[in-house]
Amino acid sequence: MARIISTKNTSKKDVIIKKAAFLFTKKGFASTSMRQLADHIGVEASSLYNHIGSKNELLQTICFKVANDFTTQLHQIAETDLSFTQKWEQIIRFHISMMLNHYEEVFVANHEWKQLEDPFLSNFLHQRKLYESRLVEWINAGIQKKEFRNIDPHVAVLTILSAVRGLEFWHRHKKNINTKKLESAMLDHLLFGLIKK
Amino acid sequence: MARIISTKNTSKKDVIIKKAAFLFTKKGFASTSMRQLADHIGVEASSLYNHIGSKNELLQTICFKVANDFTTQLHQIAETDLSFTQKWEQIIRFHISMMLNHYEEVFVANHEWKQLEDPFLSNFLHQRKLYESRLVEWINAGIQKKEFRNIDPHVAVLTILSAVRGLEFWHRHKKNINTKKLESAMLDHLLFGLIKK
DNA sequence: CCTACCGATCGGTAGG
DNA sequence: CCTACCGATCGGTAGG
Repeated sequence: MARIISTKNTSKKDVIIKKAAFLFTKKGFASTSMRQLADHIGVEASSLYNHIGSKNELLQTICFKVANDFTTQLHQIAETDLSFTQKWEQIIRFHISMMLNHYEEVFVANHEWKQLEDPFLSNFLHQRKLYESRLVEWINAGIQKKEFRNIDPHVAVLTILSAVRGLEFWHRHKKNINTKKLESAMLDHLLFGLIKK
Repeated sequence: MARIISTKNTSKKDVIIKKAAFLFTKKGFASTSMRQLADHIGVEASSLYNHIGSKNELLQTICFKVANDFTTQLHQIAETDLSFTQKWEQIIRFHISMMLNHYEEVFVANHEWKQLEDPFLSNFLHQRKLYESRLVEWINAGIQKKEFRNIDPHVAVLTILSAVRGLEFWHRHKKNINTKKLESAMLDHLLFGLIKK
């Protein structure tokens, strides 16, 4: 008789997806069963199928929601006439805030996308590749404008994206560090390095 | 009648572990069945149990081999009288070379340790925590000796370790970049940053 | 090393 | 929303 609690802004499907992201983060997609998911929500496993199509659909929904958020933000920043240093600062800050405010969904998109099935897998990888290509262009443009040091653009993108992704460990450690301070500290390291001049 | 091929330096167990690391990297631990593993090796699933104890034991072996390699190297570098800049350079280079030369094992240790069961899970996390604490000390000491800028040491360790971990994407993209060049480029970014002075 | 097999659990459906 | 159930697959064992 238990019912999934939904509100005006949060459908029952949303509740299921949110809980799924939590469990997929904690135990992994493959190791999370629909029965466990149902238990955490308070219904029987079969009841979930009134709101969702399949277990795989849950993963697809999470992965593409995250991917679209990043793509949208990239395009918004690209349209501005900010310097490339400023564009990079904006996108790094966005990555950090996504990591801190939508931790579970981002974690699932980062770690469990492999479990997607075609055509979703191909689409996801394609979208990510386009995203990274655009970021490489931003590095190249910044080098040409003499904003950046003359570094390898692919390595730079890789280094920055990976560093920001590492915030998932931070989240796990549950350090109650000031968010703004963390953003500034990481940005500072990535832009200015470790070594004293 | 098929038999696992072993040599003087590579036991049958080693062959199984190597193939397991490959499959765990490609599909994840939970999504890899013992039957798939046996197929890739060329025997029946039940035959594997003549050489190994369980599926979980495979994961434990891989995770702790990697953890021990890193811990050993850390202690060796710690014993030298190198400057902290040089110590950091050494450990970053070691991380990069582990990533490039033992990709699959490192990947499994980085991504699938969650599937370990206690007491292995606790041990693994404890070992990792000690490792990171030592690295934080290296940053603090470098700041005191005026080698490093006055940055947040935890953020610095997180940033560096995460960036290096990102090399797994590089490996996946199969770019045939010069290894030494890649090492230098990433080291350069982490030590000196992006921005031109 | 294989054949034969076990109990447990999986994602999902039928029907109400 | 639940009960009852399906076929498939899982990790692992017995016995040779």
